[in-house]
Amino acid sequence: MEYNFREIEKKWQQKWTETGAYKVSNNSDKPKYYVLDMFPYPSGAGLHVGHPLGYIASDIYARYKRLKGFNVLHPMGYDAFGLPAEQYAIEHGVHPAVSTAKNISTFRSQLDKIGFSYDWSREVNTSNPQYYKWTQWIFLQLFQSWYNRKTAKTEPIDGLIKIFEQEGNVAHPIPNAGFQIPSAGNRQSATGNVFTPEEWQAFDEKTKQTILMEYRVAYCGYGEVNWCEALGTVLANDEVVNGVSERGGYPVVKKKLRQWYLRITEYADRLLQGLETVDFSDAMKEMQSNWIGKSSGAEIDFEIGNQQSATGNKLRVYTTRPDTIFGVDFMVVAPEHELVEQITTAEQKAAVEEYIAYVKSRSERERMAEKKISGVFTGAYAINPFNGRQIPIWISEYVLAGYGTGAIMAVPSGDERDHKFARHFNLEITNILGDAYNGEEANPTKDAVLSNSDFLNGVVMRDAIEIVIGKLEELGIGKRKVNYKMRDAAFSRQRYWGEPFPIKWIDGIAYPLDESELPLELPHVESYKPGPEGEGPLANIPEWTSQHLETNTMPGYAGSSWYFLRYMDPNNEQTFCDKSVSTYWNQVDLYVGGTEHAVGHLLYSRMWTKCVYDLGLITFDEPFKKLLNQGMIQGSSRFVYRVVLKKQVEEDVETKNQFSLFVSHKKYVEYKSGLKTYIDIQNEINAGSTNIQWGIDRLPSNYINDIIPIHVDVSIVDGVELDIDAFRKSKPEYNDAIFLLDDGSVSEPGKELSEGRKYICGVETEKMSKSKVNTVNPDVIVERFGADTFRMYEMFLGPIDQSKPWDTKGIEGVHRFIKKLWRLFFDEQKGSLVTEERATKDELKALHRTIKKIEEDTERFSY
RNA sequence: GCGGGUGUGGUGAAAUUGGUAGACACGCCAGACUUAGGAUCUGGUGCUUCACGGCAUGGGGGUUCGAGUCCCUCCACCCGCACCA
Repeated sequence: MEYNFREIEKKWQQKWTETGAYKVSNNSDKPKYYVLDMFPYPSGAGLHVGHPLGYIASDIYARYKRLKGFNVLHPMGYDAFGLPAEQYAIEHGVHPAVSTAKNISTFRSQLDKIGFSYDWSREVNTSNPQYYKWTQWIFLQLFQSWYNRKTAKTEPIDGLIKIFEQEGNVAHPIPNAGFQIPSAGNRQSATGNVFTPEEWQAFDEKTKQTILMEYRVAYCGYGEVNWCEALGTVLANDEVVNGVSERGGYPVVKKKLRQWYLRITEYADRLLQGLETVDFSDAMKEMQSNWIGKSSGAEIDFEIGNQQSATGNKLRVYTTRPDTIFGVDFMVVAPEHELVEQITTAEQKAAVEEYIAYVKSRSERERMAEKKISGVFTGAYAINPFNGRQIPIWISEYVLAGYGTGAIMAVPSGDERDHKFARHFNLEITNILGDAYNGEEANPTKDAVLSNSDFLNGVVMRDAIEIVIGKLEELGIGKRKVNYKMRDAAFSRQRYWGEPFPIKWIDGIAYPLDESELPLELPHVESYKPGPEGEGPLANIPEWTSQHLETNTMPGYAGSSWYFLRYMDPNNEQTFCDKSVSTYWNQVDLYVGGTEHAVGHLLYSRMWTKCVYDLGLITFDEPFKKLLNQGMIQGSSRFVYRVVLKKQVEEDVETKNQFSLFVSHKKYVEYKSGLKTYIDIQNEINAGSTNIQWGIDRLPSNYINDIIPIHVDVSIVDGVELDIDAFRKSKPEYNDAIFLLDDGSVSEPGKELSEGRKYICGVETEKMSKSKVNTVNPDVIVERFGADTFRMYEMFLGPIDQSKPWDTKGIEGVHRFIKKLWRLFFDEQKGSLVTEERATKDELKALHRTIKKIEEDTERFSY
């Protein structure tokens, strides 16, 4: 009896379905265990072999826990809202709901083949109205809540209204303890924040609502987006390349648009503290805490002007190093800073405006990644409050408007970036570090003894921090300040395929829909084109706008911020998840997914969990007890190298060579050495040789050959050997491809390579993606080797938490191993070898040793 | 640029606590069985050397009796950087 995986797997998978083997109940005497995968976005490309890596690991663990006597919740679903479906709709006119449903059914059939033990009766789909009804409902809870700093809790907004009615909003003597503006300070109240109860009562509804909006956990404000006028739409950073849109290459500028936000900054400290209670890797905790970026320092106000005349303006900077105040040689302000226009002098106006225009075209990512130092002097000076020194104020893109106050005091002797800036623009560098500064590079130490620092001379920097803050507060020109790098989370998209906001706008006031009106279903649209003035497609629908409904939709992470709760009680129509049920299942015991979600999804779901916990809807405030990050399975891309002929048009000073692409040959060489041979031959021919090889022609002198790598579908490459015939057939433009090999042999249509000669492809490790034609479909593997081989091979590929490129070669070894295992129990001639005989001592020993080893290995990556 | 990670034979990797580097596989080589096969079994296989031996864990430096493992530094690649999900 042969190992017939097709029959075996079909039989058991059928049996599991028929018997509901993995259906799990919310009532059980057994201890509970919750094993969760990060659910996939059902992309049109289907599942590739990278997806199941984590799923297989968690499935093994779920099965293991069942055998260990636990009641195991192990569900799966789909994160089904998102941009790709909308793009597809724009390009192909297929409704996202249709393409999404199709993609989901593909994913499902792919998952089924791999033999997972999911309880499919609990499947969720974030784009299903029955699901997003509750996403909208939770949004309403957030909208109707505020973060009370006194109790450090999310509380119903009614409580705040009551406070306003009874006590008003009078500044509390202790900073940050009262009811002042809770946000970081960049969203100042239009109405002022201080009012008495009587004044509150007197405010009109709109004023009241405007004030309340500044406290709501989900609130509406204004924020900058990448705006592409030509496309009439907002673009993701990903879609902006070198300041122009990826699609079409149109200019992209920053534009302020009305946006919804989640006030996640209020939860920063709790998100940090919570990390101590969960079992995440140190790297993951570090990423999250770096993202939150808590720092303490001071805000300092600098007078603007010069010693003779002050302008009356103040420049507020945030610094973690107030001790270095005597080393401030210049100030740098974000180009977007509101003061820039006012303080720029007439002489500098043109230069500043030109620079601002340049910065406007750059994405934040580009600005941060820029190595080149750039900036412009505004012509204005700030005055050092301690010694009256005049400090030039510059603008530069390395200072971001959104962080701190959007302005920094630059201390070149103590900060490397400031040092480079000073060097580049030939600015003065004051040494406040004595011997600790070598004149060549900045020293960011806190342990040096200060010099050139007036009253701080001789003080160790670390101690000077407190002294300066004390002095600043005494003089009323600065104060201690805790700052977070994290910003409030933008929670709206000007798109179609997302959850509609259950909000109506009437006279500029946002009114929540009543719970009974949920779900607010996405209306059908004819076109997915953006609406007027950067609004989403919903703004094109009269029935929608006539009801004054919000035209933005929620972002992709809305549905995924709470889905782990819905799995517990997926069909409940009364509530998002019954409290008794969530109390039973409690936290996700083991959450498996990639590190790419470190600062997005994981922070948002932690925040939502804290919110619903505060509101008394669940009984735990961290969603994931333990997180296991599986590595990413990368694609192993294959390349052919096409020879291209370039005409040299000019020599660029910076890049040395600047060529414009002129013509493409039909010729492909093996990497590098092939091109070298190609060029060598050409040089010979150019020099007058008549030895014509490879069909190379004489070239004019200002032409040059180069190669460009072209992705080739991994399915037509065996290891690194290209199936040349299949390549020619893959695209019309490849039909007459000529391959030139290192050893001089040539393959052209009708003249094939000699036996044993193969074109060797280039290899690179990249993200697995359709466009790189390096995806491998698990179906193909399962069909050929079976699910068990596939699962075992993925686990065999390397440590679960490490990234590794997929390589189908090697799977044979695992397959053979399983066949060997099979033959321990089945003989081809004799059939089953299993008997009722008593096991020998040695056999029992082997059995128990195996059990022990499996148990240890299984636990090793989970506990 | 910033934050996180990774780097060991031809390939994927193992080495669980600072103690024999390369387990287990892929590939390759040789052989056995052969009604011949992409089946199964056996043996060999880091590099170098006829051999004795020497050299090897991205490069360089350090700590240690002893380093893949700890420290410093440099390099390469991967992930994230807020509208991809």
